[in-house]
Amino acid sequence: MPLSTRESIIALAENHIQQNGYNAFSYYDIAVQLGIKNAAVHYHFPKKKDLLKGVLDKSEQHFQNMVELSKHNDINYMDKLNRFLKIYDDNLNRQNRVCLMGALATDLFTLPDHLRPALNQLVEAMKNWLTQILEEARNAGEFKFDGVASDRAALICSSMAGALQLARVLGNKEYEVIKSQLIKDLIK
Amino acid sequence: MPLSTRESIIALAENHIQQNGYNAFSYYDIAVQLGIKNAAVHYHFPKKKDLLKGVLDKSEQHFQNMVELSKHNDINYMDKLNRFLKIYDDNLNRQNRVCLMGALATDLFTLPDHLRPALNQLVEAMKNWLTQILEEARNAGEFKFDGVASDRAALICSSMAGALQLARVLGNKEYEVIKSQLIKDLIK
DNA sequence: TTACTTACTTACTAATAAGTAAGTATATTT
DNA sequence: AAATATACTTACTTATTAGTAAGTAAGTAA
Repeated sequence: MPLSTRESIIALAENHIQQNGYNAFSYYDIAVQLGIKNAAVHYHFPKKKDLLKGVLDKSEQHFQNMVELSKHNDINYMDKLNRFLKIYDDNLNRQNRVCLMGALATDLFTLPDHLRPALNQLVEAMKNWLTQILEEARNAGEFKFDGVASDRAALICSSMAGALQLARVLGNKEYEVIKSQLIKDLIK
Repeated sequence: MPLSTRESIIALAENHIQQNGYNAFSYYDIAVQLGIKNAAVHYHFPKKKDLLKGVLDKSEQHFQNMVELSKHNDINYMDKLNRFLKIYDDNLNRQNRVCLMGALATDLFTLPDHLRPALNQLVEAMKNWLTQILEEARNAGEFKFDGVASDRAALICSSMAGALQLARVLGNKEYEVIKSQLIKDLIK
């Protein structure tokens, strides 16, 4: 089914944020892409922060769903990990988008304070998803790593976020070598 | 000795970029901080891209010096590594700045094309510095890791960049757990 | 002492930004 | 059929931005 105007605005805003950051797109940019007027975007999201909240909420919902899905034991752990890593692969393939955390972290102090909990929850949800995969995979003897799973999850999240950024600057090969080292470190 | 106006402008611009990104500061912000007028900043750096070039050149010079310095064998390899990691520590301690690569990677596509080589060179210089340390430390038997040193350097660069960002969103503890895992992985 | 350079200030322009108030067409409810 | 809600458009305001042209005061060189 086609997206509603509201959903389209969120999708375009998310894309702009991950392409150029929160401060480098305007309501006009989105209006043009949808063939509507500036004020129509304000109708759906009165302030820019409302639009960001929309992006954040949609994204957190998505991660929460993935946490639920990853509780089922119908697929093996490497496939679950790859499902997580696919998010970064998709960003790389969509014209080298950086991840939402990476983009918004830089802009964080220019954002209204009350949006920080929303971003915090989003990143927690993402990290919890990966933590759960790592924990269970280690218990099942499929992955090996030292320390607590949430610390390893933090390392992988930050590495992948950085990998998308390094790929922009030095080329996509950097992304591949970083990703493959992270995987190797889990299965050796 | 005190900084010249030109040097002060570069220092402030660098700080703004690492605090909020390239698109979230204006010439006016810098002018106010220096107690001069808008146009005085334009006198030293006619276009904003000229100012960014100034920041990039200064930073690359700094990294090139570090590569030279790290060739001397007067200190041990863990100290050399810590000298590299200190850059990230300093950013964390200066009000949670992100690193220059991390900040500019997000803004990259909003920048004039001809500045990309300058950013590329900067990040190459930084990565080469770390690669050299890792290579020599492994040859000397002080560090242990699989694969080529430049790949491991890419992993560490991206992880540390991401760690500064994750620290902003989830808290500074994330930075410490990521950094300590990277070090542990080199000496075990 | 005259010419020239450096490092600015004053005073502007043009473009772009977020945001708003009021009006309109279409569909839905009462 | 009348009232109301939805999803916009038209037309605007205010603020901020990069950038410029012209002027000036202080130093340097010929």
